[in-house]
Amino acid sequence: MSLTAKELLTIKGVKLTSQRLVITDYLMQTHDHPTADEVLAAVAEKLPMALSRATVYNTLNALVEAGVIREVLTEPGRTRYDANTSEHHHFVDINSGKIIDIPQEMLPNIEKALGEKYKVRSYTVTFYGDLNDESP
Amino acid sequence: MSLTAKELLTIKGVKLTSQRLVITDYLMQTHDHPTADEVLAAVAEKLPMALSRATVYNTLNALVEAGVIREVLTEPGRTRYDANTSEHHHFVDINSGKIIDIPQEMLPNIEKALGEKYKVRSYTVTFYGDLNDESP
DNA sequence: ACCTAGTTTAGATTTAGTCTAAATACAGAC
DNA sequence: GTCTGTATTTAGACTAAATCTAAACTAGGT
Repeated sequence: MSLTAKELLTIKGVKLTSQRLVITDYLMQTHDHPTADEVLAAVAEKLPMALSRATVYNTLNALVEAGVIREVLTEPGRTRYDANTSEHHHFVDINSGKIIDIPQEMLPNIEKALGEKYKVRSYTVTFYGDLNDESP
Repeated sequence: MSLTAKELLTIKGVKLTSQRLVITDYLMQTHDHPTADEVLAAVAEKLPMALSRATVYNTLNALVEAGVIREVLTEPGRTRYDANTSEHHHFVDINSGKIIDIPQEMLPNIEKALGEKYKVRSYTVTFYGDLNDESP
């Protein structure tokens, strides 16, 4: 029983607009980790009116701010976005560039490793390697 | 018995130039994780001739390519550089932005966690939190 | 000293992202 | 339902990070 984009934005206190709904909906559907430009390209055609690049950036920043989506930093110079906000990490296939979500539960608990001096609020693990894609 | 910049570049097969030497030397000295612009600002005055921004980028890319330094991605839109190439991770103090190296040994071995499907070549953990700086 | 491939340079260019100020649309009050 | 104030959207200008270009230079082998 997953939430709709509309429900999610309402819960998170983000004012509804058709642009925000369609961007949020797109990010919730895809398992890619698109850049702002990829969001713009994917979403523009789904709206009756023109969609400005500035709106895409405004919206993505607002959604990050509200905790609806997360930024993903895996490569220099481009920010990617992920609607999966559960604590999880990323695996980057160094051959294809494909980015795959790795759930928290797959890792040992490393949060506590740093102890006293470093009060860890959050952490992100990015793996780089070869995806052995012989599985459905 | 740490290597000099000259020795390190020679070992790694990077052709010596005064620009490369001074940039490498600077990165080896500092424990900051400077951006390209910070490298330029810090290093320009140490050279008798003008130092071009393009050279800083060329050099940093060449050094990453040769394994002399590493890129560090902790925040959107800017690439930082680290002359510590031993396997290690980063702690970002969310108050000051200060970035601290966390040695591999401080973490449980998470490399093997992903098993068969994901052949992990490397991984990086970025922690975000509060640095409790009551220690020398 | 010479040669040449690799490097550096200034400046133009590209790309990611932000800013501006005017037009527009949401949502609460009536 | 319509009014109204505030937040959002827009196109395009702008900024910042990084790359490209093509000419000048230099390291280092002969």
